[in-house]
Amino acid sequence: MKEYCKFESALDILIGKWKPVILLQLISNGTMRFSELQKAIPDINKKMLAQQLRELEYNDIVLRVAYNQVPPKVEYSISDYGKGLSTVLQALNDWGEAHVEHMNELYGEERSGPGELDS
Amino acid sequence: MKEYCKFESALDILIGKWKPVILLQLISNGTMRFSELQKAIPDINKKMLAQQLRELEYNDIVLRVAYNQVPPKVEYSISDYGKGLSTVLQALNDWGEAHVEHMNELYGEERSGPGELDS
DNA sequence: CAGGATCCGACCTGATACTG
DNA sequence: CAGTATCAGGTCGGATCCTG
Repeated sequence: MKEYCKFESALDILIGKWKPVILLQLISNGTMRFSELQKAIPDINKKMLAQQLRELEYNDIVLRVAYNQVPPKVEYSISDYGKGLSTVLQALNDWGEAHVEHMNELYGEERSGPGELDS
Repeated sequence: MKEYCKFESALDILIGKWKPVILLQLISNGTMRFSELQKAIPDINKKMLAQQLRELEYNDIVLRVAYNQVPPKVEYSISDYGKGLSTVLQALNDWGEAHVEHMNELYGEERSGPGELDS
């Protein structure tokens, strides 16, 4: 196992188009139901939400508690272990904020990615 | 622009299969030539290396200096601005290291992703 | 030496429909 | 309500060949 695998492992937790957003929601609001997450993140669809939640659960970042009721109810929250991520998330967030400004200074308030810069 | 965009912007810099590795190399070794990076990261190919370097350059994380010589020579290094990332990278690395162990405790020394857990 | 261009396969994302 | 199944589209990674 090479050293930078650690790195990629760490990133694997965060990448996935929606994981940061989900984590943010869970960190801000504490425990949330599936439908609450859906409402909070309007652009996501069930499949993606369920999928990313499963991965986060597998990685022991979020806790999933299902109640066997007639109207099903499942609650998600950040696990104790997952809380250790908030430091990293915070660092990322702070840097990201500064970075957005930095990019604007460099390129004006345009797109944020290289996109097709090949004419 | 939603709040979590910052987040994604920050992550966009780091994601891409090879960016963390490249950054790590550049941080450890200072200035490096294209071919040195290739040697240091044997599994990457030219296209990927060039591509990821271009993106990092666009984001002002790495500096690219080309010398107009007969045998071309291009040197890459972390920009002053990019150095601000090392904090984040370090945090990520530390957490990632701990996480690998955590996963091993949970699942034994097996694969690190959920993969197909649907039987 | 340092890339650019092209093409292809794998994976990721998403819309829709169906289930307990 | 909380998902799963299926299918379609797009993006990403990589091999190979070509250029200055």
